[in-house]
Amino acid sequence: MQTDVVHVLIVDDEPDILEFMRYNLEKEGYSVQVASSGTEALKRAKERLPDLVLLDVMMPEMDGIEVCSELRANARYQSTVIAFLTARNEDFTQIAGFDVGADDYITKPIKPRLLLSRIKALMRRKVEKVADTNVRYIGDMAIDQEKYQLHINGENINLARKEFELLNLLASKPGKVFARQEIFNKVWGFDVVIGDRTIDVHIRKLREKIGLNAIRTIKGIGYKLDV
Amino acid sequence: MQTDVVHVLIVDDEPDILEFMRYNLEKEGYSVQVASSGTEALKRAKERLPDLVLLDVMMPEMDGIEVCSELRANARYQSTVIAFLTARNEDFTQIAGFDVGADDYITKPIKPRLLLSRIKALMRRKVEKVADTNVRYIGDMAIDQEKYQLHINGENINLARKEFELLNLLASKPGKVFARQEIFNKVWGFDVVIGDRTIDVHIRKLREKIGLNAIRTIKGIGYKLDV
DNA sequence: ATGTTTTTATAAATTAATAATAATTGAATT
DNA sequence: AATTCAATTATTATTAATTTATAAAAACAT
Repeated sequence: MQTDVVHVLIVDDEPDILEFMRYNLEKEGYSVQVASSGTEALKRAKERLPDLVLLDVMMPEMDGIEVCSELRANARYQSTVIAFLTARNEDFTQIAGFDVGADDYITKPIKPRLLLSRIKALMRRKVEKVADTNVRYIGDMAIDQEKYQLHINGENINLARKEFELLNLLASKPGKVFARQEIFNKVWGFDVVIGDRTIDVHIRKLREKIGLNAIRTIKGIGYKLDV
Repeated sequence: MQTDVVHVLIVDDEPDILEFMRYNLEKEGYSVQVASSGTEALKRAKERLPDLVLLDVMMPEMDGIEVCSELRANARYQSTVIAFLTARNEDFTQIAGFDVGADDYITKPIKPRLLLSRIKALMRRKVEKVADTNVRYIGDMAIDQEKYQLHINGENINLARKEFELLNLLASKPGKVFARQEIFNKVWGFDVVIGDRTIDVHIRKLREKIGLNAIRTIKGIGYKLDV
């Protein structure tokens, strides 16, 4: 959460439910966005990063499960809490829901007080989760400095140590051009003597793993991470 | 309990009872999952860790006793409360039930008010139980920091002290990569001087005891517990 | 005396650096 | 504009260096 306001995105194809929930949440001080279809949900989520997504399972066109896995595939929404809304009896969907990375699930009909306490619990959990990780999000990359992992679109990519350090340096200020000299100093250290092509080779390996366009060459100066 | 919401799993082969209980529990704010057979119960429990399992004894195929011992064999459900549902007269099962690790047992026909107060009592007990033990659950491992014991799938595994401390450190943040230096400092202490291969050897012994894939090597950095 | 911990030596695996060649870029010149 | 050319970067294969795994034995402790 960037600010104190919790952003909730509610997705349901029934306008009544949307309004009902919006009313109840806004009354409690939540910032609410609504979407009445899966595609709209993805658009809204892109516009503004939600802290919590309340997601109806049954929707025409693109159902909740799909929306959830789309979101989960993108590193940007890794720390977003996703809860499904589901009618009491469709419990076969429960399996699919958790498979796909849902955090909780709330059965309709929804009772306001229950919903609110549930949301509070979820947000507490989120704060804990976020507080003790150390992750950089750049575009659709997530660089976990603690787990030494790179995560792109739901895929885990392994980097060797120097590769990781190099990427992490570039990611420390996306868009900034890092001069070769600076890269030498910060990744290798002042005293280490390595040849002139060494950085190029590491850059090449990174590009191999994370895509050609992520790192841009600034000729005569160095490299930068494209924002 | 990760959140404030208590997760209850109800297992019974009679749909009426299932619905009746679900209704009564959800009304009180419990999060309810249902299963109509033993195998389904295990599946549901895997999906989401229940705080409480209400388990019918008499079921076709796999009966409640079996389900209970399956659950109890797995460290993950060690702190889950299991209560049997049983018709008044089949009291021979009582013995088997407690043998197999049940915490309580509730006779049918079930009266809602009684059921709810019983559940509250059980949850209180659970909180106490969890509060005064110091056990870490990771995957299907249970690391008892008090008894210096490791428990995997119903089996007790003996670890030497250094092995235990090493595993316990890794388990303090599953997924995090612990640098060798950090391991040295935290398991051996700043001043102790030991050779470079010592950690490797302990890691090897741990892998021997808890399986090869539990601990992952991150070359150039250290080790982590796979999540 | 038995289990635990550390060391040693060697093998295996992974990562990093280099060197040689190719490709690209951007300015200078036509 | 098009061409040339020198400087810079990309690429690939190869070699070197580093790091970890393993087994066995020695040292330590209970």
